[in-house]
Amino acid sequence: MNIEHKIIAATVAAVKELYQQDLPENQVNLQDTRAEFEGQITIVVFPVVRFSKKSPEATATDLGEYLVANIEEVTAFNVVKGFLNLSIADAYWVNLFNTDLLNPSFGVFSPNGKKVMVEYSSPNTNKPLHLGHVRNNLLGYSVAELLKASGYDVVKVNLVNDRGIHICKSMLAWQKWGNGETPESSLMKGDHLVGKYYVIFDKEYKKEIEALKLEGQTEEEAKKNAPLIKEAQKMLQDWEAGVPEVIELWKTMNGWVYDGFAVSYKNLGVDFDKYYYESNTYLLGKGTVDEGLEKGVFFKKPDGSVWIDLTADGLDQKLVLRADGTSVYITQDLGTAQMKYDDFKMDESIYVVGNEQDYHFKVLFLILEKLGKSWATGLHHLSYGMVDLPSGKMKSREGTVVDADDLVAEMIDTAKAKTEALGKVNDFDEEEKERLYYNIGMGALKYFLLKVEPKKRLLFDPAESIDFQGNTGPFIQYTHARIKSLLLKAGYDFAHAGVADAEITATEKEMIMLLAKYPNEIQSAAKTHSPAVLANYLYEVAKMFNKFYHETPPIIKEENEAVKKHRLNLSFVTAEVLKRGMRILGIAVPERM
RNA sequence: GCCUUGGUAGCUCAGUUGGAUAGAGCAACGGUUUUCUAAACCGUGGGUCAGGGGUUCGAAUCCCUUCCAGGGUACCA
Repeated sequence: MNIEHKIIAATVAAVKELYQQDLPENQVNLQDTRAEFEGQITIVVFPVVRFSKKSPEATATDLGEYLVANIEEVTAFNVVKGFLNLSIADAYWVNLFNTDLLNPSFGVFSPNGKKVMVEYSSPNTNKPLHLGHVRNNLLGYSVAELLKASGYDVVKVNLVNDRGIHICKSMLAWQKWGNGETPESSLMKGDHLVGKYYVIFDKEYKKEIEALKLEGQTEEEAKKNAPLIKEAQKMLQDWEAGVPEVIELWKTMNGWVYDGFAVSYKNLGVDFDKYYYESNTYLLGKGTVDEGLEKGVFFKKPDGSVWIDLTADGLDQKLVLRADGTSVYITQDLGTAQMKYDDFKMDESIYVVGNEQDYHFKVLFLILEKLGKSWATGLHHLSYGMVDLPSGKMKSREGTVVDADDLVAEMIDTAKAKTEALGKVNDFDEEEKERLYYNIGMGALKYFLLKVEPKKRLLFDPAESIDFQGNTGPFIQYTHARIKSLLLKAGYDFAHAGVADAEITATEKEMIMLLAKYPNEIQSAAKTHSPAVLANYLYEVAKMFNKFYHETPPIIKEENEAVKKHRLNLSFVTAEVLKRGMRILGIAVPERM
């Protein structure tokens, strides 16, 4: 039984004995003692006052005396207003460290027997990835790793939006103005090449609209009547009809895009267990619509369109099938959800999708629930905020986007420049240097994006480079490297280190307490689908270590063997926590930097 | 209009499910290196937690309301 449980149980017993009252366990409110007071664990006694019928101070004193008398580890207490601060024996913390934290399985969770699917990335194949996609990819990857770490069996999937009018726009523009250009001939990455034609389409389309407006059409009419859009729509119909030339072009251009994405994904360090393609799934869902009609969940309007009425749930009426029998977005998603469940029978499923689709997913999940799908309750939308620039929203068609590949390259360059300026790794060979620059640059980028709570919008200023100091990825990486250097110089070997029964300092005690929280941090980050929780925790750990490192005399020269061994063990565990935690964020920590 | 999410230091963000005097980083200023990596450490200044009201021993946190910003709003995805 850990000390927190002992304190809770003893407090309940104390209230029984002292006041003859039954105190519910959840009324025992524990928190870390603030640094300015003596002690490590604090009981907030206000909730107990109702039972003691005494002042907060008197109640706290009663409890303090009882706990010191009845719990061996509680050595002293002090009362500040309604707060009872308890001092826990150093021996307890040393023992906790030696038995729990030094155990190789510390913070490792055994399988919980549950399977979860994480769908993320889900790009369109008409343009390259930008910073918004980067946030999605890093979030999805990290949440998947987080769930793995907390015991889930995880399936990562990518639902690629590879069809539709927007794809046809790129295709059409290439056909008209491409002159047979290919990634090879242009030396452009395939996704960028296709994106270029998407932009060209938009430009030409806008010209046509302007021309039609000069002829007296309204904006709306012009948008509908422009020859280009009509051609694109025709192309989409041809695609659906399976016209060979269109299919051929589609395959070719999508192939270029996939080659490009593969490079971007590799740079971002993300991967998938399975890809779904909308070209295979866009017709799904009609069976589900029939099912809904049979069950009376959906209804048909006179024109033949199919709807669901969600007004009783505070939402609107929602179209699920057009009058002409064709699908809308939600039709596909209903069908795809069913297919994914049939494929994997997962207990939970997480959709990593921007908050612009909050309403869509609310509706989707509600419909599946109403259809009586037992698995519907396991569906979650991990909604994240948009990445904005100081100028506002990023818009692909207007070219105000931060390109993912460019950004990665810039980050690596910056890492290189900063590392070279410090001159600590001049003995590395080229390959080691490249790897280090990559790890540091990506560490900075990933941490920057992941430390922010997913649901909050994120501001990125291209003019201001991402920091490498303070609350950043490189700071944590540096702390890890620093520890590794120390351990190396000390000739430390965990396998033969053994435990040490040593006196500990106040900072060491704080570190043990902080490190001991690691398993809880993993669980709560996983539960809330928030890598930010973990990121901020790892920063605390790194900061604490640097404080410890700085205020402690050189450990290698420490003459008291037990103290030395303990400090090296403490450093080792810190490095392990940083390494494993960062790994979950998708960030590698170097041995040297 | 309606629904929804945000608003915390000059800037970027935390805030442990309602607890003590609201914390970090960056930027600014000052200090620390003959000692294990200074991408570090220590210190100073900086706050109407958007405004107002309420709930209670106690509110950045819960409720109501106003303002500001983002997103959505029935046949785009």
